[in-house]
Amino acid sequence: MQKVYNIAVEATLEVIGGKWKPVILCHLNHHGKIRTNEFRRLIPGISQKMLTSQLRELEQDGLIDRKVFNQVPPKVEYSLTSYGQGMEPILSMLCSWGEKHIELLQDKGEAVLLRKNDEDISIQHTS
Amino acid sequence: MQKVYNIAVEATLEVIGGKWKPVILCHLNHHGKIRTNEFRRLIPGISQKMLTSQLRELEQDGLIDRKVFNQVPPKVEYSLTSYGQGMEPILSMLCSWGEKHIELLQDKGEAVLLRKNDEDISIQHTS
DNA sequence: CTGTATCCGTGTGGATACTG
DNA sequence: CAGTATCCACACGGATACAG
Repeated sequence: MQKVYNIAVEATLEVIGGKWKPVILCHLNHHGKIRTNEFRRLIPGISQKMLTSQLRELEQDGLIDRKVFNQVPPKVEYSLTSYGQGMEPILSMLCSWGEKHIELLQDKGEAVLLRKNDEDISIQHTS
Repeated sequence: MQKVYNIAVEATLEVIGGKWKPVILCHLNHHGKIRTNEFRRLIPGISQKMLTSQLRELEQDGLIDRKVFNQVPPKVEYSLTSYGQGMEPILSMLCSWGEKHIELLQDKGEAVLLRKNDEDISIQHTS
C-alpha cells in the first residue's frame, strides 16, 4: 500500500499536525529540556493522556528525545533531537506570527491576552 | 470572558490549525488564484463540506479573499489577502520541510510518494 | 459551478482511577 | 513523578441530497 501526498506540506502535517504538537515543540524550542510535570504547567489545557500520546508520536517521528533517569522519584526529560531542531525556524516564525496576530486582535478590541509569565510557571532544573 | 493564550503559537494554531488549512494556504501560495473545483482536484481527500468551512474560516480570519463573479455558470476565486501573504515564509518552509521529510522516509524504505503533477490536475485561468 | 442542509458514524480527546 | 488503562461524550468530518 503506497502512501501518496498531493503536496509536501501534507507530510509536515502528519508530523506536527497534532492538536498540541506545535505548542510542545515551541516550548522545547524555548526551554531546551522540559520535564513531564513542567509541560503540564506550561500547557494548562492539556490532559495527561494527550500529553503522553503527543510526546510519544513526536518521539516516534524522531523530533524529540526522551531521557529517563532511573531514580526515585522518577524523572523524565524531553528535548529536541537534532532532527527536531531543524524545525526551529518554523517554530520561531509560528510563534512570532502568533504574537503579531494577538496584537491585531487586541487592536480590534477582542478580549485576548498572552501570558508572559513563563518564569512564574518556570522551569527548575533541579538535578 | 477573557481568552488567554499561554504561548503565542496557540493563537497561530487557532487560525491555521484546521485539518486542511495549511494545505489550502500552500496551494494558494503556489498558484495565486484558485477556483472551488480546482481545489477539489488539488486536494482529492477533502469533502465539499470541509472545503467550504475551512475556506470560510480562513476568510473570516482575514487570510484569504473570496471573489464572486456574477455569471452563469457561477465562478468563485480564492486568493491570499495581503495579511495572508504574511504567512508566505511559513508556508514555504512547511512545504520544503515536508519535501525533505518525504525523502527521509523514502530513504528509510517507506512506501511514500509525492505527486508532482500539479500541472496535470492543473489550473486553467479561463476567463 | 458553487454552496447549503441533514444525517450519522467515528475517532479524538477528556475524566477518572490505578500502577510502578 | 511519570505513565497506563478504561470509559464515554461530543464535535469533527464524510456521504448524500438538494438549491441557486
